[in-house]
Amino acid sequence: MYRLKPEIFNLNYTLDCGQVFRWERDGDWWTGVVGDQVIRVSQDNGELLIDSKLLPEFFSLYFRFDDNLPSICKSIDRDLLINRAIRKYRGLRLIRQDPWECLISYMLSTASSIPMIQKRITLLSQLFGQELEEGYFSFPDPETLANADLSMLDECKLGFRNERIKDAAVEVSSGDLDLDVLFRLEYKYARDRLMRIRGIGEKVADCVLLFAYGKLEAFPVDTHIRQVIQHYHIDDNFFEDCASLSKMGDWGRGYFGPYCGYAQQYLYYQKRVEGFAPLY
DNA sequence: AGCCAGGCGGTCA
DNA sequence: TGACCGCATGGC
Repeated sequence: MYRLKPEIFNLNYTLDCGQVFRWERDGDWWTGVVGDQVIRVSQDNGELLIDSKLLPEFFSLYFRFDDNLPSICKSIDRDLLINRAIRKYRGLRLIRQDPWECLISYMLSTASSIPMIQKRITLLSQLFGQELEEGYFSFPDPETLANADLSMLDECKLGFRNERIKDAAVEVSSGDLDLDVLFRLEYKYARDRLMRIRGIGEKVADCVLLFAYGKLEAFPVDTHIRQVIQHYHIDDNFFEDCASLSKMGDWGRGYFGPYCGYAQQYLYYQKRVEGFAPLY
């Protein structure tokens, strides 16, 4: 157990905002599985209390303390709506997730609520992962899922995503898809590559690129973001630029700029917590 | 019962 | 392209 004092950081917002599915809150403490580690973290007066054998350097990477948050928030601060979000949820940071786990997690997210996504990931880990400590399981390897029986995958309530998860696992474990290569690809090429996988469209690809690969110019357009854009129609050229979901993504990139991924996450969290609160 | 949830792929015009 | 539909599953 040790302490860490990050610059501008809010643990609750960061873990609760819906970007990551492997953390659960119990009072002041969060417990999460990251890789093969069960980690417990809480925050008191800005200071992190960390119960883990992992070093501070790990958490600096994981919680992206290297992101200059004031600078980023200043650059995306384009209107009243985002301005309210970045002030109210100050300290929310994106997370550097594991690409493989993030890829499967967001393939499981389609047309599902967050609790349902968490349930599927928990079941997958319980059935195919390693038990790290009482009740906590690692996320299964690509090889394990590639060799899994569809009937066993079925027990994880994957529904129509079943075969696609297995196919993706086969692609990764066979080396056909090299997840490390995507780090070095420019955003749009990495995105095109991900979208060649069955079950990955623009939205899921953007989530993986944003939450695992640190492509901050990704702007995932899900049902909440779509509703926010339609409700507030914050841009003058709204009707021309945002006719379809695909165009909403392009619009977000152009409107908020190279850090639009952060803008997306602030807007998403604000919408989930507050709904369509009026702007004054 | 019907609609929605961090969608996607196929089809048809 | 754009609109519609089916796809499991569970909560409301």
